[in-house]
Amino acid sequence: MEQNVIDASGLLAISTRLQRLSDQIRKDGLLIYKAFGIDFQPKWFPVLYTLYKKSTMSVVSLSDEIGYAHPSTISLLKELEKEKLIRSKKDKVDTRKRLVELTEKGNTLLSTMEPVWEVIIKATAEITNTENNLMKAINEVEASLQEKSFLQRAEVYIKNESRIEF
Amino acid sequence: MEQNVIDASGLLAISTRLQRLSDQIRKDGLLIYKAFGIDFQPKWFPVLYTLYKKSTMSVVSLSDEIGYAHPSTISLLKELEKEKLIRSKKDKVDTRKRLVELTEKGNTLLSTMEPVWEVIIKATAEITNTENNLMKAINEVEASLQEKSFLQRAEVYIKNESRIEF
DNA sequence: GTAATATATGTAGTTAACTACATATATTTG
DNA sequence: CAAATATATGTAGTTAACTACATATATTAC
Repeated sequence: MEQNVIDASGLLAISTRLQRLSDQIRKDGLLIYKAFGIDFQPKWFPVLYTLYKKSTMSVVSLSDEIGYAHPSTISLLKELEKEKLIRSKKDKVDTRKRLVELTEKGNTLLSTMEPVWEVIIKATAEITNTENNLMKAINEVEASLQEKSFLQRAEVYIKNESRIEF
Repeated sequence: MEQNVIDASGLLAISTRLQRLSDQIRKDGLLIYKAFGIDFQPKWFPVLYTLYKKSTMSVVSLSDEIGYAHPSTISLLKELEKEKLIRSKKDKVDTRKRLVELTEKGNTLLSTMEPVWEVIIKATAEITNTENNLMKAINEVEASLQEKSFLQRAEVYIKNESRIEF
């Protein structure tokens, strides 16, 4: 019979567990890039990959695309600009907007990275293709949170406890 | 037929995804404690819960138990000491050791929290009990990383690429 | 029983995301 | 078309973990 009981304290500490796993994977990712002699930080991936696929974007649309708060994107872009991997220009139609794109150097880097990605994808798939697939689980959880938030779900049970006034 | 294809860029950005989900859950957790009028931060959970279950521990054994680097534990303990939820005393046998335990206030808080935990556990279970159970997935991934690290797995593929010298 | 090593704790500084606030420009509304 | 509102970007400061280093005490080995 399948083991179906999850330690309750695990559920309570789920955000801690997620963060630890995230840190660990990020560190390993960095080591893999180093092994290939590529000067690249895993945290750059979402921004650079999006620009690689979509060529030119404003700061906010880029943030939305990768799911970051815009100040996080701005600070990444600052770093990437220093590395001369991206550049920006004003949007002539809407002058509030700053349009960001890869430089030649950025494009070159990204294309030399494709074989490394393949390795990372394979290794990640190997690690996550267990009975409960982590990547799918994340997608499913994000979907269920979108449908009804954690707090809203909790409120149903809080009402049933009926010892608290709202 | 089951959908089995995961976007490759998802795998590449997995640590980012994990971190974002962790942040989101932590914030929601804080809101739930607030809804119960309990002054409690989710990040305190691993330390306090462990002390609740095991009563007295040294800083390092506590860190090992919860899987944190010891400086992280020390800074949490500092906070908890300020909140008067824990106290510490010297180990008389091994004077290097600082033994940490819950105060009366800490014990009281933790026992008033049990019904809140039930709510959180139920809500978390609801969110994570999808086709691919997140908690189980985390456990499985941590187990597979323990067995063979990400980098070691990647090295196999790197050797096959055979364009890089080691 | 001293020297070398290991363990326990602590401090300082880093990281990679965040929120809150500020400002400039665009768009909408009366 | 001016005022009110919305959107885009930017800055400052926070958070919750980390690593690297320092120091004190204990244990092991000669």
